[in-house]
Amino acid sequence: MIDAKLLRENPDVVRAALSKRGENPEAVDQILVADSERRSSIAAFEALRAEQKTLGKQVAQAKGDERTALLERTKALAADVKAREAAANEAERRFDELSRALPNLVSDEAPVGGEDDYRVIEEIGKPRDFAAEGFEPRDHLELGELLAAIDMERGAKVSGARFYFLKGVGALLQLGLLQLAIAQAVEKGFTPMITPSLVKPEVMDGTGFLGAHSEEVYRLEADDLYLVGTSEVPLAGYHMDEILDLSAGPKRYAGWSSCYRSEAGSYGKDTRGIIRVHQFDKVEMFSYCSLEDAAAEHQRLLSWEKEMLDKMELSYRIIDTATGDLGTSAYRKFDCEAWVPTQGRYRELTSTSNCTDFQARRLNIRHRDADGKTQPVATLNGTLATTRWIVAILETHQLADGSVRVPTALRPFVGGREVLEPVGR
RNA sequence: GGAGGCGUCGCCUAGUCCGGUCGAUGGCGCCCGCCUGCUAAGCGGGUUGAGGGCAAACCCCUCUCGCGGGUUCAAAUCCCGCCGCCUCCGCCA
Repeated sequence: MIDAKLLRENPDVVRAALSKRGENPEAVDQILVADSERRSSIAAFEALRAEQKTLGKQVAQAKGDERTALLERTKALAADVKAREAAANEAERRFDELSRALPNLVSDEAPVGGEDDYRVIEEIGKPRDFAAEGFEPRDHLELGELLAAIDMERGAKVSGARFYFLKGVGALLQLGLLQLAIAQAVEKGFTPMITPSLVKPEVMDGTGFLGAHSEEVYRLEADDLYLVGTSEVPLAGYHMDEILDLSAGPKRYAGWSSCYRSEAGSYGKDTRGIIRVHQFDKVEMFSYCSLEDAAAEHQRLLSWEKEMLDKMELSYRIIDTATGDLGTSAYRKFDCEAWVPTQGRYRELTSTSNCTDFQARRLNIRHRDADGKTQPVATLNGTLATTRWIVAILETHQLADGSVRVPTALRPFVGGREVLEPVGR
């Protein structure tokens, strides 16, 4: 949610952000009208209410005829007060509704444009040259089937398209990845968390996932709960309606959860393998910090993502996501994309967002600044490991015979093996 | 699933039966000041959060006793619904 004061005093800043996101800046004018209506109706109600209270106090002390006269006046007032209050509440609700529909501001440093207008910040490692090595790489699903690590067919049989079983070394690889991620996070001072997968509407809405892309969120209608698409959601909700003490620095949590996404609107995309699935697992970093510290914290999250990716011995690049591709909540976003040999392109493995005070305002999360005043906090998130990493790991480290070399860091989780060998069915 | 109890401004707590002087009591903690070789004690004051009026500060006003409705001139207090916690019973993994 955008600060109402900023909206009122600097509407052009908000209009500019909307334009950069490719959205209609006229939404701002509507809100400004709603804001002024809200304020005038509040003032009208409060003036009347003050009068009613004054009279009420006189009633309490008056006797006889005087009391009867006062009661007559105040009874007449009561209905008016009630009507003004209802009008003020409605104006407030309307303003809130419009405000909540606005996405966050955008960083001046983010490249302007759509999905393809990202800026490459850094490339790490060189994509492996299979042509030079003299063999055609197999894709991750073929490898996963050879290793008896991934079973898509039975996933579809049991749950439908975009579901899968990880089995054997596949299951072990994922558990290893996630455990390495948790271990690294703990080492950096994060509090590890295993989070609820179902959240209330106000939490899902507070994180900004019920806006433009709400159709990608699974909802359990009978219980009025949402399945989370990332542990960012419960971790943001964790401190909802609280005033935090950030005097000792950011509060950092590492959430482990399954993630559920309906992938509505992506029919036909990435239908093969486990690149794009309805359910996967993830370890996510989440920080609460002061607004002033947010940009620096964002860089820290990015560096921890790189550290984790380096352990997987992958080639990847870092992109600065363009303004049109930030999503509702992010002010700036960096993705790390790993090279996927059989696709001949980079695919997102991590994503770290600085949501500034956007989510915190919606979720009512504040802290006390140096002057003791309450201020909205900044929230940031970043991926430390997900199921999808297995795609890049299998493809990158495959050998000509279909076996796969295991990155050193993961070996303890697959019984110390250096190479995973194909197995008969 | 059934029965009962509870929910007050950081923590504890008075107030709720019987509506108005609650614009919420007291203690602890915390902050400021006085006193004081230092510390402690003592003394005095302050200490929920949000919104509106204002360029802003002081200030003024409104809301805030789990949440939402209702009754009433007036609700922490009466009524209804919901949520959460605790105890007991039943059922189940």
